[in-house]
Amino acid sequence: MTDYEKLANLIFPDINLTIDDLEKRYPKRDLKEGAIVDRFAPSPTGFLHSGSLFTALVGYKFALQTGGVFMLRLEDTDTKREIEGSGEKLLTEMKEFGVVPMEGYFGTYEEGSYGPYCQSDRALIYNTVIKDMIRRGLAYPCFCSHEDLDALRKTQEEKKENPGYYGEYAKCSHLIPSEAIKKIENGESYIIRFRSTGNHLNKIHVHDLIKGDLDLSENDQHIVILKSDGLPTYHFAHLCDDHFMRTTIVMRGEEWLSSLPIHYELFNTLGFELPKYAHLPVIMKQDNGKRRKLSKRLDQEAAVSYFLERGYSRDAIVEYLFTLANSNFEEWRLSHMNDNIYDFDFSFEKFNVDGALFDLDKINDISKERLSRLSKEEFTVKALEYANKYDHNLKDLIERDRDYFMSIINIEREKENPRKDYVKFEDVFDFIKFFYKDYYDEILSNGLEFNEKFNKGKIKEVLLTHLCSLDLTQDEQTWFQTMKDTMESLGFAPNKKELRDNPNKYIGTIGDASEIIRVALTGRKSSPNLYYVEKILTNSEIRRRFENVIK
RNA sequence: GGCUCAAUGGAGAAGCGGUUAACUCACUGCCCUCUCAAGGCAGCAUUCAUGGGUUCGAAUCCCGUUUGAGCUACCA
Repeated sequence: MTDYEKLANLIFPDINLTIDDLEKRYPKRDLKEGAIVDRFAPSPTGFLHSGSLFTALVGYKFALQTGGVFMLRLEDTDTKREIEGSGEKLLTEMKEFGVVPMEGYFGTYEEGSYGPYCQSDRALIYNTVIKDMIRRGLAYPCFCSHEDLDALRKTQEEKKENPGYYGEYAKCSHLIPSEAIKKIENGESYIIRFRSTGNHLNKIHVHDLIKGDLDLSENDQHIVILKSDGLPTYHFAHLCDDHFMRTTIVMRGEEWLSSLPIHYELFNTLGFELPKYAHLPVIMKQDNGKRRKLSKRLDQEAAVSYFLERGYSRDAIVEYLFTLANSNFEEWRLSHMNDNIYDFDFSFEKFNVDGALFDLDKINDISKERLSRLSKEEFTVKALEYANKYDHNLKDLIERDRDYFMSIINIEREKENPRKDYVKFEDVFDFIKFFYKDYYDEILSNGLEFNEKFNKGKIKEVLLTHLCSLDLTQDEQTWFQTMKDTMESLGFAPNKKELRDNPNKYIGTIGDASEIIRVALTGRKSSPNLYYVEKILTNSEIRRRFENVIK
């Protein structure tokens, strides 16, 4: 037995597996040509970030359209930052947006034969690989303390050299196995580092599916692969997991680009086939004229829950993310307005290389559009679903009388270009509450704002005249004609042109008369089409409201 | 500081050596209209961060500058 083997056995006495065993246990996937296997690998440190949803969505879509596999792997190796229960929260939020993994971690259970899918459960795999690496001299225990490392950094900074644990500075890499064994037997604490043979003066050539061809400096850092808590670091977990889970394309945020040389060397020294990489642009935010990464701490909209709580159309959020992913999507969308957006195929070529600013205006527009294209039944189901969780006032209105609610939100909905009154379900309650007696009475008690041009007598006259001539069995055309006729007798011109031509004959236009009726009925200067409002309110309620206003 | 990537209107962008520099959102004006929403029309980059070069010809290719972003942990 060599000294390296002794060292490996001392550190991992219970590991009997070999890399070969793992290769057999996790065989290559039998998928059709071009099928993409990718993964979403969040760490359970909080809620789902809008940028993470983007990454997950892109991975999901690619797997879907190529007949591949999209899996969820939980990167729970940072025990300090872990937030209890956030893994499941992440998953439910993804589901809200229709992003459902085909394999992996599902909160209370796992699915798939490449697991476990929580990194904290994969110690056997990591340890097996590391034991083999130590045996072959590719990894070694490092006994340096945090203080040693800080001191090292300081001297490197003074000498203006690259900071880090590498080359001559990698003190523990020079320890021969017998010395390391002695230290361990003395009870010194250690972590495991990777023995890099790279030189940062050399260049490696890599191809990124989105960024294109890149020349990067070779890695020379002896990175930590196993921390003192026994858990692997991201880099090492990435190596083992994506190799043994047979990931074909690693899709991740571009903040990972600079650690690609590490991964490149890791895969090469283990003789594992390097996966393809696609580094996605990061979503940015304008802040005081500067752009920066969308931040969970600073920006509310960075958390996906922002959109859920306000009742945005979830389809619209997905659709917006599609526009960020592929620049030609919007154009496609214009000619496929009523199709499923998943019919559109993503391509890596159409990805933008740099991060886009998060555009709430655009999201609002898309959400408004999506909500307007829902049938009244769909709208109501979704509104209630939202209201149940976030909006008790709205919930109450819907449950009082579902048909009444539907007739309100259906005003000018069933036509080619429907009204776009609501950006999000949060807007609905305020917009429609005047239809309900109790809320109307509340509005009335706060006072109505009529046009000051007209005195109380005139207002009363308009309301009474309108009420007398009102016949809601008429169609819209006739109804409006009746209104024009009756209002003309009170001095309101039937259109602006008439008023312009005969300024002395009229005191206003039909628009002014309508405003009086509108304010009396709704408490507002703008509302949907008065004809439909009146049809929904019915004669008796219109009479009641007018009488109260006149009082 | 070092390394890497990027730069087309307020935002997302098309553009791949010859275009009046598409399109979407936002914005502005007009029209339509009972208000709003919707819709229609028009406007919104004589110029693609900047300076140089290559070329008959450059937003497109090359170099420098500037600006921005990301990384530079026993975090992911």
